[in-house]
Amino acid sequence: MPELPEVETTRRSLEPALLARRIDRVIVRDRRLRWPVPHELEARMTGAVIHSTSRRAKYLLIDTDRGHAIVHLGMSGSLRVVARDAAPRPHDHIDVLLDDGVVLRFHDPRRFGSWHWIEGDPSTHPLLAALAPEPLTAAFDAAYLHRVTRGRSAAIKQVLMNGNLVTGVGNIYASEALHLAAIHPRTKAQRVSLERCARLAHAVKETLARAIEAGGSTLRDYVDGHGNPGAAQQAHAVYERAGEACPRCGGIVKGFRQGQRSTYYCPGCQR
DNA sequence: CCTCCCCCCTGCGCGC
DNA sequence: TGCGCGCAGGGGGGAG
Repeated sequence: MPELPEVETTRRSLEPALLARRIDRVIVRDRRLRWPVPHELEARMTGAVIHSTSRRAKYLLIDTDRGHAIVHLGMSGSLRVVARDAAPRPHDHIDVLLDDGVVLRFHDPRRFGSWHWIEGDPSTHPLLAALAPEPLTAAFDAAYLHRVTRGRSAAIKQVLMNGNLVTGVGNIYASEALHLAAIHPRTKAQRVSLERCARLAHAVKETLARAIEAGGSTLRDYVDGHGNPGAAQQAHAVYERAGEACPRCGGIVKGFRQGQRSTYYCPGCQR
């Protein structure tokens, strides 16, 4: 389901319900996620006290006095807080029962999500160690983007979606950021100048920040931690808008397939 | 090392 | 109405 803005929105909406709560019990109904849920998860998490939540790329972290849960929502995952007597529905794979009667519930029909546990520094976890800088920090800037795109013949859109080069930008926001930066998605990454890298880095930040402000984007089955759909329902400029007029230049938005994913752009203003 | 392609999985909308 | 197909927000992994 989520790109970075949806994960961040989920994290923010869940955090008040989690802070200072002790974990009474963990129920795993289906361990068959992207990676099998570790068998020791229940024992490790039970009794832990949550002191914060955080996010790295599209991973949501639940930080406790005993270790960190590292949760990925994949394509269709969601985390919600529900009452203890709320009956589990299909695809509700994991429940974390808190000491005030609230349950943190992980739901993921496609099971592309994952749930790991690490004791010690979570940034050393194999899934997190090689990730690119956070896109909303100063470390992600024109110089960084220019440096990592040198010598790369892949299309700039593919590079935006490579988590070891740029994190948090998924299929929707890659198209949106390239539109905002007026760069054609098929441009070879190595041909994007420093000046255009500056525009693109800014566009990535702007696109993600706006989507976070809007409370998560318009995703067909996205809900925040309380089951509410993405608020403000921000309109995408190009994503899934083939045939419509570009809001900037009035050109007709086109869609095509790029590496098994759909890409949308405006041939009128993206070069 | 880089690029390309496949795959994991379920659900939904569409055309017939 | 039912069925088959294509597609959906991610990202690891292997072949070349």
